[in-house]
Amino acid sequence: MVTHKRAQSAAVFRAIADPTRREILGLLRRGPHTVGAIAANFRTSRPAISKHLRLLRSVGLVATTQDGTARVCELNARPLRAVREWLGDYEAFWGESLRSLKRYVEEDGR
Amino acid sequence: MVTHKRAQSAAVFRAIADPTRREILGLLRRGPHTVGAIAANFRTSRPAISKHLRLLRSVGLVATTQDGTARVCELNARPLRAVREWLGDYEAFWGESLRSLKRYVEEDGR
DNA sequence: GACATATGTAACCTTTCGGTTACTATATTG
DNA sequence: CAATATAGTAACCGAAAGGTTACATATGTC
Repeated sequence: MVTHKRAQSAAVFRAIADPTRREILGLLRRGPHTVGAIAANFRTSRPAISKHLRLLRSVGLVATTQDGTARVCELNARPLRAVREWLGDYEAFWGESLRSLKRYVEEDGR
Repeated sequence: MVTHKRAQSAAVFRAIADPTRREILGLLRRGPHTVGAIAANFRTSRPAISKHLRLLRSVGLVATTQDGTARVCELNARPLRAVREWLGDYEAFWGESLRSLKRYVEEDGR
């Protein structure tokens, strides 16, 4: 089970490594989209997007519900917590901590 | 410049996608290591580790200093802030949020 | 200068990744 | 039931990733 969880976590890191998939997640943050609606935002073919979605579903980052002939995709960010936890171990190492985070968020953050 | 920064950020996502590289970073969290000392922790050959280190250096996650014939590697977690920032946009979607952290920082100051 | 140590580099191989086109499957609608 | 719309699947392809072995390149030491 622990092993499974670790494997799952590793898969999430791989999933977010691809820029197209990160863009898809960004889209879904704005609300549910059908597969076609997602694909419309990219120059790549719809089957390619379909593949990305399959991978995102496999790691639990995207959930889908059937709606007529369409398939509606929804974001599920929960698996990203694994990344968040991993990052937590490094926060102490990017130097200045909370105070600088504030500055960072204010300057650069959005 | 903005483009460069985004490209750099994308490279960081790729860099941490590989489990071996994440392990290397984990090792370096415990202090500086020579290349050989790092490689000793893996079953893969030293040249393979050398390649991983080159990539990690290229994205700024590892800094090296020469010490005699040895090369000492040190962790520089700063580039991970890009990942942290990216994650921030999603924390609202799993409940506990960066927003609450940000609020904490802003209220409390220090 | 010869030699040992530590590491980078080159050439090569296999697997995976991301993409394409062509086809299939399912559901709605006339 | 025929026709249409939506999306998944299969087969294939080129490029990139990660690994190996063999060799090159400093650096310190005798």
